[in-house]
Amino acid sequence: MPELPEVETVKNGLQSLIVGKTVKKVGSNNPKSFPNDEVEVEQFLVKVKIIAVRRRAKVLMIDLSTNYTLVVHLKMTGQLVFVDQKQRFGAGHPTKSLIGDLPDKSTHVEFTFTDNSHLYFNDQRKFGWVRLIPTSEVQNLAFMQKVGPEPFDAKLTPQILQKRCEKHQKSKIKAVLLDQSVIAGVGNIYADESLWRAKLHPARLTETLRPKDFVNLLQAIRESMSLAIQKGGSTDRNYVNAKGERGNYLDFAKVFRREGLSCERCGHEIIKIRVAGRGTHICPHCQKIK
DNA sequence: CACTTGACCTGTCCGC
DNA sequence: TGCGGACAGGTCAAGT
Repeated sequence: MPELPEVETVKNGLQSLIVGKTVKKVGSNNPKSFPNDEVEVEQFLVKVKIIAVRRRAKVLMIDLSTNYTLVVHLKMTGQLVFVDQKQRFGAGHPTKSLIGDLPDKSTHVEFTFTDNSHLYFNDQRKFGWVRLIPTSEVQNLAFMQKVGPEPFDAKLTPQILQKRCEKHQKSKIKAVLLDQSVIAGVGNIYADESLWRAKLHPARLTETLRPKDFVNLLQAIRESMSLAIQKGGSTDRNYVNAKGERGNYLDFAKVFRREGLSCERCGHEIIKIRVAGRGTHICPHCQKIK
């Protein structure tokens, strides 16, 4: 669920909340969530200062003064939540509906800083992970090697997007957008939102798209994602930012989770279908297969 | 080789 | 009320 706008929002939050802090203690209850052994953690993470937080695609990178980096993938239900030592979630707190007192049963990694504040990695479904690796090796991770351009990279043009999509002529355009090697950071929410904005049916085969479609599509991806970043991302079920707060983009969504409501462009009813194995939201009038 | 489906997990919702 | 099954979706491995 966390896609580019959600991970970007977490990154921005962490930059102001944890950069400059020194790690005092690290605990984990699940080797799948945090596979590093105690020796590595003790040597390269404990008593170590956080110097930067970065994002590439849907991956977060927390750089440390030891030239090691904590690489984090939230996958579907992962959360990275910072809690000041005096702060309490729960009753009365605006985020109580999504987060209670931490740690809880979904907490798999707990970082304690020297000022007794905490960073919690929570993940209901345990698909996400945190890994400690040398900073110089981040770019060598298989995922980093094959991931495509960032949507907001000025060097990415509609022509380049078209060329990257052309490797998947027989695939449905939605499946291609979800392929991280084609373009970075698009997931189910912003694929649907972008295809609506570009007036393209998600099941259209890539080979049927024309140059103008890629102009519209790239613009649509950028518009939906920049609005989403502005609104703090989308909270469908689990997503929260680094302060434990939900995002508001879904109040502004055009089709995602809006089945049964009317399309704001033409008034026809938005429907939910299945494309490329994913729940998919479209306006059947604006988005035709042709 | 190109493309699709299943596995990884757990919580929630729906129908019986 | 309880229970089984479908569903949610990011990514990789396995299958067609």
